[in-house]
Amino acid sequence: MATRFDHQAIEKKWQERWNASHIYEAGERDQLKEKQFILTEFPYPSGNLHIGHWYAFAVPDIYVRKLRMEGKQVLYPVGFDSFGLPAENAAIKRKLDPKEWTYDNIAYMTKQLESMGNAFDWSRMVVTSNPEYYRWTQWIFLELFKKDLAYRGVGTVNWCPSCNTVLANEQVVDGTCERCGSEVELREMPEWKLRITQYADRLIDDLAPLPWPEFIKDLQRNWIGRSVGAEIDFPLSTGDTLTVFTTRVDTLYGATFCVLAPEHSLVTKLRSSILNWEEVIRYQNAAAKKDEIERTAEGKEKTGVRLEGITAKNPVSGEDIPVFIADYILARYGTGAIMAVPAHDERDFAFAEKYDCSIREVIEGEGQLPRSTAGRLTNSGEYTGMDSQAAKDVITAKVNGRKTSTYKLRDWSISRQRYWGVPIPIVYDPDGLPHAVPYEHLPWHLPTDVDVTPTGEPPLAKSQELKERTERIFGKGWTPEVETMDTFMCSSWYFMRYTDPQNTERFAAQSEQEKWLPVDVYFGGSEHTTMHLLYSRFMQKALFDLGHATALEPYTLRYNRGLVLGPDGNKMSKSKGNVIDPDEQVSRLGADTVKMYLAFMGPYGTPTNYPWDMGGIAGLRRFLERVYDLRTHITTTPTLDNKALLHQTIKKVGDDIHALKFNTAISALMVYLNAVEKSGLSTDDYHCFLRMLAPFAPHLSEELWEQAGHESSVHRESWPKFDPNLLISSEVTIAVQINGKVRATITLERDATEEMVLDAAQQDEVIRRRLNSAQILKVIYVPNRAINLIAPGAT
RNA sequence: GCUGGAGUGGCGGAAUGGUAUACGCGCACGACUCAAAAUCGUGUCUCGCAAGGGUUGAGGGUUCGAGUCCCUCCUCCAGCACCA
Repeated sequence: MATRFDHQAIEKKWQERWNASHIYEAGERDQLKEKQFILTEFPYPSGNLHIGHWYAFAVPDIYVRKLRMEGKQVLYPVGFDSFGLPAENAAIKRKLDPKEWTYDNIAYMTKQLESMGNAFDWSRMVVTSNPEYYRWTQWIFLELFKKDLAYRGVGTVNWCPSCNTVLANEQVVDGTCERCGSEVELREMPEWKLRITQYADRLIDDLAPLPWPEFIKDLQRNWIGRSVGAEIDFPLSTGDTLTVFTTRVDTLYGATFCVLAPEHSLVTKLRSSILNWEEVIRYQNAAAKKDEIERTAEGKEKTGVRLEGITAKNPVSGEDIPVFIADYILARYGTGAIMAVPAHDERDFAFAEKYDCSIREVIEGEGQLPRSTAGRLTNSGEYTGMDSQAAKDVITAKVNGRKTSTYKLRDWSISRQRYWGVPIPIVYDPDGLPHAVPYEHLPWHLPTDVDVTPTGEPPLAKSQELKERTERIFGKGWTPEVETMDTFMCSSWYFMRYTDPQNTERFAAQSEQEKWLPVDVYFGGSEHTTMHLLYSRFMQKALFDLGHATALEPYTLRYNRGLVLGPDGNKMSKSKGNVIDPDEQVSRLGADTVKMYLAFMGPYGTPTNYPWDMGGIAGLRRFLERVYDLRTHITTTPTLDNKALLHQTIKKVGDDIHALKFNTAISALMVYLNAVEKSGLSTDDYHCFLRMLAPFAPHLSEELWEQAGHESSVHRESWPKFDPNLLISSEVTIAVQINGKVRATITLERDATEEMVLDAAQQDEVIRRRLNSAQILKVIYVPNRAINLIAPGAT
């Protein structure tokens, strides 16, 4: 490829100058300017920047730079989410120090990030594994602990035998470990949890007013999975009470049996009354052996065991009904027990057929049972004829039910039996009770005398130093917590730290939070929609409630981007050999070209995946080559009046950047270039073009700006303004339709009257021939666009 | 199954209800060259010699006019999935 300019020299020159002049630092908040906090999820220091990082950071930089040119005070920070498993795995595999591995990677990736030439504020860099940072992660944990929002729970956890660690539900994918793919086992373990479920309602309800794309809100709502219903008590023949959760109280008359999860606590309690105890215990044991994935596999035949000798009383009909245990009922959801309404629930129907239970239709409707629609009640005693919706409330009240909601969301387990993470700042007294490490001992340092090779024992348990530190400070018999935190904990508040990254007294001063938060636009990957995004929203709310944060929601706007696929249309992977190395592309074609190509692939801010196209990127380089030569087309006498085109371009490029449609913004620049290469352009118009180009090609535009004789940076220029009066060309092309079909176009002065347009249309040869003396019954004129002649009989 | 979203050239993709296929890639031909690359120019939805006709997953509808709005269906993508 011919090179009319040396991109490597230009990039080096300007990156150095920008660094030296701190041009992109946000600085102290200037209240006279509008602020914009633009955030992109910070990277994990894996060792190498991939093309996805370029897509994530370089493309939003266009948006950032335009905001700067509009005079806004922009904060566009960057950092590293640097605790986590890969460092530890590298340590195990290659006998490296996880810390060294991590910090080497950070140093290298920082250089790579610099090669983008983004308008990053490097002075606010945040690194989560730095003690100055994790000290505050610990502080936040302790605040939550003191308010009982963090607690030591015992529960069934997902255990990855290969990583030797507990996984959150969110980290289990199809029954396998998200990171290593091993099959996950269930284990009973004590673990630290955060009470995110306490915030479930607010996490759903506060989404409503946010201007986020609806689909992202829906993903969050689905994940939280709120079901609104009621708890209903069924008296048992033994005198005990069985509480079930249902969303369909209106079908209570149709509840012909009850089902409990096999591990439901009532089962053991009822032991002496259950006549077939042997059979029940056998079923329980079989269920316990299967993990949840197996139990909940779709299409699996439903099995269960009737609790002989026990009946429940339907609280509204008074009918005595049988009670079963069955593994299609999940202990963790609702109350772990249901009232079965086989006529109106598929699962209950299948179970009833198999175990010969009665099926009573209680909602009118067409078609075969089971039917789950709402409607008019039938076979429902005094409620027969009532509408479902109204019946819910009335029947709930009648049987002393409690209206309540239940959620799919579980409390957030943050315990990890791993080394490379934030030590949980808890110590246990000789009786085994947990206590907060006092604030003066923060950061509660991660010990360094640890062999990270997995033995099944948490690595921190092997640290002599940690043990001694604990006894020295707290006394003999005291022991340290040996778990570390889920790294999502580190990333749940990092955006707050960017507002005040050097603060040694607070995680971020309230005054700084107030100045910058909430984040105005948050760009990120779809994979973080339900985990990180939910966790950080929870954290924002919890810290607000504790009086430490000033905003109720962390992000005003959120956009999910897609993936850059390999040239073959598949996800890039080493094994497929379809990985595009950004460094190679940058050295060959330049940072501006790579950035513009990525921006040109398609609209940003929708999670669409785009394949990499070698030819496509060459096209962007060609465009920049022609831009480099554009000054040879400068003339004092442009042959064509292209003011209108210039102003249209300014408007379109600006609007499109704002809408994250960088692809069409670039195409508008191309259209302009194509036109002025032919017609020539004035010096002023050339400068205007360079200013429009600046966000897209920061290096080349800066170089050309300097060559054009300017002493100050193009990135200190303002975004060009368009003149609405110059937007419209003096001539317009109007489509002439006959009976709705376009038959000809005519070119006229703009804002011609309907009469003038009609007159011109009728003079058009094609139109005259087609009308062929047919009578025009009606004329619809859309000013400056189209005229439609309704003339039955015309061709 | 449920919840979202999307179907437009050979490809990525454009189109406030008003000239469908902008822009780029690819391809073809031409210029330059001993030649090639690069570059520049011209062409490039489809049927038709032409005049003209057809075309936005399929079918219907609303409208003077539909890629765009409504209904039915098909396909693909994403998330959730025995969640009571």
